[in-house]
Amino acid sequence: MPPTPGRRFKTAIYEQFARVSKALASAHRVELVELLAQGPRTVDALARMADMTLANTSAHLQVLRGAGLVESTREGLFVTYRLPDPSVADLLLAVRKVAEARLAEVAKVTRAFLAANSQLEPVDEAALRARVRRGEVTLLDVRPPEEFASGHIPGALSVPLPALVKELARLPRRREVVAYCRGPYCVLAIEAVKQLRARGFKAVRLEEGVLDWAARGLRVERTGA
Amino acid sequence: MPPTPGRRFKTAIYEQFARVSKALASAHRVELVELLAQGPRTVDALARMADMTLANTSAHLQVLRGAGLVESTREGLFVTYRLPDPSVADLLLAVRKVAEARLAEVAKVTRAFLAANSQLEPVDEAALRARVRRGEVTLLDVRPPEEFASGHIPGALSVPLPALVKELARLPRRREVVAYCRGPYCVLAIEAVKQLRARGFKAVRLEEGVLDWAARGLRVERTGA
DNA sequence: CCTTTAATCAATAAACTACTAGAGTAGTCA
DNA sequence: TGACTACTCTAGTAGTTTATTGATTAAAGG
Repeated sequence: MPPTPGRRFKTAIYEQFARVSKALASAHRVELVELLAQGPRTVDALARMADMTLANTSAHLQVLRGAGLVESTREGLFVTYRLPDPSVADLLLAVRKVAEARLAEVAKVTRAFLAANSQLEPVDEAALRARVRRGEVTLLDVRPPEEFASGHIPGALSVPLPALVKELARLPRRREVVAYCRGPYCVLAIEAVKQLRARGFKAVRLEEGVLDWAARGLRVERTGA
Repeated sequence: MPPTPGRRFKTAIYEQFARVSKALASAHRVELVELLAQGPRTVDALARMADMTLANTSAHLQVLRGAGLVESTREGLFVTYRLPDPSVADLLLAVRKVAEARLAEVAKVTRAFLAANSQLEPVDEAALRARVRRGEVTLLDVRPPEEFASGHIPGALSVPLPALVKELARLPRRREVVAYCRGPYCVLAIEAVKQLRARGFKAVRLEEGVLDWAARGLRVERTGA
């Protein structure tokens, strides 16, 4: 039997929804979107950060663009990709939330990794805010400087992980250090805390990243253009 | 070169996220989740509502269950599927929002269908609430009665579309009628408004469904168990 | 003009996915 | 017990997606 007009309409709409989900239906593409949520990037920077070949990265970015999840502009030799609007970041957070709620494996994998790296006590966000305001803790953003520039937690210092050791001298020894990076599954802050502790600092990790911070309606600071 | 432990961890996590997205990466599965967001259903009810074969519906439901997006219990002959928690409905809304923001085609398809059905003026939600409270409009929930039971907008009357014509006598002629169903892309209310108008009622459609209503933090009424 | 670098395209093989038809299982009821 | 209903599983086919390779295009600079 032929489909009714109502069925035709439904199918068309659901296909559009599926198209969006399909775009995030690959681990590589999720990673690319997560990276782009921290700020715009060139294809080649993304390829290096995600440990993928250039051609493969380009191909995946085009799938994402086809679904409207990213947009791109050419600037000289480079093509820069970015998220077109905040709803894409919200979608990423929604996926993460479902994954956390429903897939025991996420928790299992996380715990296994954190244990292997003797990583402890993710910090409570509400308590932190008060302590940062009172100057009791040093808040470090250990992501690359461009990501800091395109949005960071107010009061944070930009100390990219590779520069951490050199910058140590400038940090007050007594004060506790809180480090954060892209979010609960980003490894930069984990590594930073490990290094800080090895050098005698009292250091903990903030689980949340800027994305989570913003999603709670909290203010985000921006530098430069 | 061998992957670092950090890379291994990232890949494992992103694969879990992708698994969730993958579950919604098919028009059929999106439809099933949307139906389940209105309340629990048996496989066979879902198959009929989504115009799919029983075997195919069962297969898709199992993909969804594998990703943790639905859960099922057997009750006698019937297996009932349901959404395990509200984060799944939130995910659906996030997908819809991105699709609306990014895919011009959604808007195009919608407008085409609504025009073909001479459907007009989706109603403003804030204004509606006040008018319902003052008794100026009759608010109709035209979904099947089980969906009404598992959650509806406060003050709404359950008048399933197939029963609409019979129930007309009980509606005050003078008062404007507002009909809603599952959400902006559900066709039940569109059809209801068409029938009401053909019989001389002043009728408009409320775009939002119960899901959207709840997502705004507004109260939802529940009947029975 | 030729070279270099960034990105994309084209072609392929391997790996998945969707759907159907038909067989099989679990539970109900006479 | 046997007939029946709701659902799941199996196998097979068709179609889609993925990563890789090497070729190609686009811009910048000597």
